Amino acid sequence: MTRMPPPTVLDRLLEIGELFQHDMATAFDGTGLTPARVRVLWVIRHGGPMTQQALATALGVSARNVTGLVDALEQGGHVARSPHPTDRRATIVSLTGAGEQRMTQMQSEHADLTADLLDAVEPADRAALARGVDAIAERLRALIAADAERRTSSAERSA
Amino acid sequence: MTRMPPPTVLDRLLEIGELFQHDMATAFDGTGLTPARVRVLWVIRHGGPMTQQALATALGVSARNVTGLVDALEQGGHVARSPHPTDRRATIVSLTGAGEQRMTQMQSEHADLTADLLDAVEPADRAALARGVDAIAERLRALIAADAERRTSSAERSA
DNA sequence: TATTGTTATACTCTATAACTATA
DNA sequence: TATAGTTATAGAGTATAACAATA
Repeated sequence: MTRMPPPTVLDRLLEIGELFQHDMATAFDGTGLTPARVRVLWVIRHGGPMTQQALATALGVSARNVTGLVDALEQGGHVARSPHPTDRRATIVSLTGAGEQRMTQMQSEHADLTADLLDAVEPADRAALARGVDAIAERLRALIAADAERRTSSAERSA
Repeated sequence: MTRMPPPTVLDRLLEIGELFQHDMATAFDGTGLTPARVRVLWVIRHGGPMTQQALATALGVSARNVTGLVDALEQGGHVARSPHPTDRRATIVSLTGAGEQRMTQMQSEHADLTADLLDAVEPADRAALARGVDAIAERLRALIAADAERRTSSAERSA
């Protein structure tokens, strides 16, 4: 049994990530929405109507996965499928009126939460906090990209 | 299609949470480990050998879920089940030698990552960053607790 | 020949409910 | 009567592989 060390900044960041997830997962009860489905809605909200292939790339998941997510969102009335104007293989997914409305509401709730949480930080600490999380996010992105690169080239060597 | 607003501190925290998850999920290829299983290992590592019931409480998941996770970890040789000395209903789950070894390695990798990421932050910003994330984590915990409270009492009213 | 989306199949995480053995 | 763990069942998210229609 190992002694629990005092939490570091990183431990706190991990905890915050888990708390956010928990908050997300419990917030959608009865709406037919789930974290994965809401991610789809955010991508369309920000990127506009797009093919399922584009959704798969933007979300970093398989095409098969997108089929299932869009099926559920379509059945729930949040998105609609329409034929691509020129490519008859492709399907365009767009938000319905109800979907747009829901996203507007979620965006406003997100803004409220942002304001509430930032309000808990000492005003004098806010600028440094913003710089700090930016730096950490950037470094983490770089580490993951390097890791993916390493993984890819080692896969190529073995092929 | 909505204009993408500049990322706030909260957006960055969400992004960091997702990056950590991604990092976790890809780090276990070929080990038979998954994020959920590793969470079990961390709880035992910090809390010592315990019953599955205690694990379920510590993890915040159902007893059924623990059965499955422990099954997989046992099969992978990371943990062992043993009878409770006095309560013949209960099972004690403890780390095997291999499990301990794996956790020591993961703990060291976690420490390296912590040092690496913190190193990316300007030294003058570090104290404010630590205070800021502490404050945000505390506020978020309070919000979620209040939400759970509200949910519970409304469930009681309808019962 | 390559790409888009679907069907087929499988694995992980999660939950509730029913059941067994014990307390 | 209550608790610990399991079996039964189900739903969500994810993946790969095979396939049809189209480019």
